[in-house]
Amino acid sequence: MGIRADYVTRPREWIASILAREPRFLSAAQIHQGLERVGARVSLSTVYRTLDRLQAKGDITARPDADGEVTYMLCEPSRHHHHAICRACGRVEDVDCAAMEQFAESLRALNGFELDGHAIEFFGKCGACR
Amino acid sequence: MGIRADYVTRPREWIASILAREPRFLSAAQIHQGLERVGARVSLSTVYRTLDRLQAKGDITARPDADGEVTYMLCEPSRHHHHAICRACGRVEDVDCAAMEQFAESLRALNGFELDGHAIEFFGKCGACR
DNA sequence: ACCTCATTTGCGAACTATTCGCAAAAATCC
DNA sequence: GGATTTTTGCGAATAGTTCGCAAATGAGGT
Ligand SMILES: [Zn+2]
Ligand SMILES: [Zn+2]
Ligand SMILES: [Zn+2]
Ligand SMILES: [Zn+2]
Repeated sequence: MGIRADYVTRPREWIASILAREPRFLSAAQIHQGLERVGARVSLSTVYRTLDRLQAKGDITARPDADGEVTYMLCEPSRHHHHAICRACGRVEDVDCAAMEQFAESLRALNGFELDGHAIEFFGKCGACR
Repeated sequence: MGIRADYVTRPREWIASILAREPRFLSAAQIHQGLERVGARVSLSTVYRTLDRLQAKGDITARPDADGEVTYMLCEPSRHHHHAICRACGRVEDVDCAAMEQFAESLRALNGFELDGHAIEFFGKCGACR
């Protein structure tokens, strides 16, 4: 009568398969729509709960888009890297951290990506807080 | 009888002064609380409307925090630069873009900032979309 | 296959952040 | 101060997300 956690269920498989085939950040609502389009009836609550689970497991990365709506993508946050996001189609390509210095050139060379902007945030402790 | 726009009002002055004295990203609710603490009674709607105005004028930068709540800071987005955000106190220091290559060293040298993480996103057009 | 029981799901309600409509208040100009 | 326009506050509306709970489903044992 211990805990028998981690059931394999249809909704979870369906949601994972939606994420697996889309190399872009998707909102919970978009995933829900994707499920409907495939004929998989899953409630929005379950989508949210499953996304929370996947994030806790470290299988997906979450990121609020410009409007603050949270979006999710299959991507291991533990393997440190960055993202190149297509302004037109939203496609996300992983960018190795070492390539950061020559980012413009290496992006174009490696993926044919035409860079037109970037956003960087550094985190740490300021002088006062150290 | 032309348009006589851009009134100078108490609420706008109060909100600007809250932003002026805080070198960190604040949510609309936090600004509203800051106003109350100073005895300035301003509705939350006005806070939102004023923030929209300031953003349209290019005086402040908005950024959704990790939970998707939008936060604002006095900072000209037109002057291209990045931010170093203190994990402990939230203090934001501007980082010149050119310094990006040697970011860890220059950050520590310039501001005594102890870097322990960063987030980067590149934008543009992927090979398929060009 | 069937039974049992823990886990998961769906539903609707609750909650939170943000926006909107409109009448009352404030700012500007004369 | 009076006329006119903009801004404010309020409460209602909206949108994204979370919660509670009864019903459905998955896992394990027989
Ligand atoms: Zn990734
Ligand atoms: Zn593309
Ligand atoms: Zn700045
Ligand atoms: Zn600090």
